[in-house]
Amino acid sequence: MKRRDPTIYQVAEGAGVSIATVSRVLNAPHRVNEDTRKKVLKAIDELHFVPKAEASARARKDFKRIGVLTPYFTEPSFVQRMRGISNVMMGSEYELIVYAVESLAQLRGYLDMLPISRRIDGLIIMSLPLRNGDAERIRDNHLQTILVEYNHPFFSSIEIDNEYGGRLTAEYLLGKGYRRMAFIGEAGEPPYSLHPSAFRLAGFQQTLSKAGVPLTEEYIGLNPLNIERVIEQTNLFLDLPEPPEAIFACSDIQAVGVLKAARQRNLRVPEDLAVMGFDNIDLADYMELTTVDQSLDESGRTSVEILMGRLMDPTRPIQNIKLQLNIVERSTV
Amino acid sequence: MKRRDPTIYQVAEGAGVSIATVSRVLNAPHRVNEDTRKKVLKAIDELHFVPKAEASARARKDFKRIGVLTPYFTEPSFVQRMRGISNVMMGSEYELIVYAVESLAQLRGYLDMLPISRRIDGLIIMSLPLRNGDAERIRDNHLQTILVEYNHPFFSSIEIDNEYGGRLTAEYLLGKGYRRMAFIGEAGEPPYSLHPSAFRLAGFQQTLSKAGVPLTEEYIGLNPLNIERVIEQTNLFLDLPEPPEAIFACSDIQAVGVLKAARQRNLRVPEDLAVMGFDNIDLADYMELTTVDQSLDESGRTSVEILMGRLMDPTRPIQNIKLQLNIVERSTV
DNA sequence: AGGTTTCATGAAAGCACTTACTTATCCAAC
DNA sequence: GTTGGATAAGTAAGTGCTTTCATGAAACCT
Repeated sequence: MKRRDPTIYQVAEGAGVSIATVSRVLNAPHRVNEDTRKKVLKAIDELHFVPKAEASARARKDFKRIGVLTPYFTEPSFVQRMRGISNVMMGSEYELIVYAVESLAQLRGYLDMLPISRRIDGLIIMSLPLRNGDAERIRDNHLQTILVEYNHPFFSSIEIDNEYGGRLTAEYLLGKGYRRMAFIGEAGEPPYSLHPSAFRLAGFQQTLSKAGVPLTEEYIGLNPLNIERVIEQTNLFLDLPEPPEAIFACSDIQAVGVLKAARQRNLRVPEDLAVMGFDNIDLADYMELTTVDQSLDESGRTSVEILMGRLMDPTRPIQNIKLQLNIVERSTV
Repeated sequence: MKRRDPTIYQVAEGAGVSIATVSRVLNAPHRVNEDTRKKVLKAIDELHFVPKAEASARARKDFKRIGVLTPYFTEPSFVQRMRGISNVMMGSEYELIVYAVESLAQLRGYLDMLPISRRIDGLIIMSLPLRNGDAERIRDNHLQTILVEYNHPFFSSIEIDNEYGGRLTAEYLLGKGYRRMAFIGEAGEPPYSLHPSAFRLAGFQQTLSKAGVPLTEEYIGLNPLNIERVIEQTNLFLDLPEPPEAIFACSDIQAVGVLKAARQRNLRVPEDLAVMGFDNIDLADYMELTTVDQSLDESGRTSVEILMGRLMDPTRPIQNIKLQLNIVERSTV
């Protein structure tokens, strides 16, 4: 004597609409008129309707889900890319799933599982290295993927030219008349993530060399990303017999450390010490930091757009985008 | 997109029978001739066929997914709560789905559909108002939910006492000897989100009154959350015949605006103008901002922990947690 | 006013199976 | 040699949903 569960047909009848509309209320509410939605909801509540998961799983050909695989999920620069991603995704009917990676094992785990377990339609991989095996598995399982700050022939990618960023900074600082400079970058980084520091340094150092003001060992400080260490490092620089007139920090966060150290020593910025950052996160604006803008929001936004494009039409060509880098002049140089 | 999995049709073709026979082999083997059954079984093995319904039936028990419904997804204070959430979730086998709400319609849409469409096991609702109908629907559909910065008798919640935060600040500032103070809060806020500004102001104003230093109209500035507006507002205060000695901004971000304005006017902080923030986001540390800490990371962390607890054992009692508030002394007061 | 977009909606075509209902096959019994 | 009754296998009609497409209405242009 099983009274059958209500189906969307009953709901549709109760609300005086078609089943398509009921389905839309459940899956894409923004596509249905507010009044209609209310009527449908009322009918649903009255009938205690519960969609049968199995039936929807069957009828559904995609999951309307995009995953973002990212390290340092909550670091400002990543958050800003996320903002770009989120902005475009919330306008669509895709759900955003965050896979935050905090260890190499976790990264491996995700890269193994995601393509196979088929819970998402598309994947955005941020600043994370991909091995050939991973790339093949992803491709073979037809998981649409885009790489941010990395590239691989199988996938679209969106990157910046870090070395050029270093060159740009060197030229800018040189142009401002600085000659004694120092660089603060990253080292001892966790093995699961990519680090642009070395490239930025290379470009910076090279350009400086060419200009006849070589950047020697003692003016290069590579530390784990940690404010305290940056402060120590800055102090080390400033205690040198010939302290630098300008410091290029390879990220805005590190530049903040430099600024903090300068403040502690009562140095005027930029008169006594010029400071350049890299990234142009919101913070840079608050702190009046002169920095290299790498369009983080834009990079996030574009990555989803490309991904969604391929989701709609898988024949679209693979794109490899290089984002532009611009110096934002504020008041620390 | 799961074009990959073999279907019953492929199996039928492989075994040279009709799909009905394959179906019977799976569901009623005794009704199928032994030889036919063997052939079908062989084809099934060769294709690694797994009836899809079974897979989803398994998946139907739970989805291993937790959703976070949040406004201002990328605002620092929300990011920091997210960090707490993400930290504990990534150690579990749950996926984190972000539902960023940017309009009232969107909020309504999510609130209507999430409990019904059964795509997640648990939901964390951040700083978002819940109407009775919503609460009922969520409860009736057995979607485990926890509220952050809001409360409702049906659910667990985790909050801070904003009014107390205002009192605390007033007492602190009073204790430091300040008498002429101003308040910068939020107004014109989007209707879909909650705003603690008014409560912080109430506590602040009340305590000040009691101490005999009433906070009058012209020392209260309520603006949309926007750095430029905060700068303007600060200038308005400072141009008053009796400018404030201390400004309490109801969020760290706004405090940064005050700091910026002070810098533009070449005021020394805290000598010429003291500044207090609220939240204690990472930024506060970078900027040496004295502020009220509301344990954002902790709040995120705890919320998932409680939620997951209930997911494992739904009989666990509802908890209503009040987080402590502490003043973090840095160098702007 | 005329034309173009956008929007909300319903009809209908799937989806991956299950389940009648039907037909084909075989063998024993009249 | 026909027939009845199993048995086996195929056909096609559901199943409860999602999604594409076409359409009419409302909103936006000139």
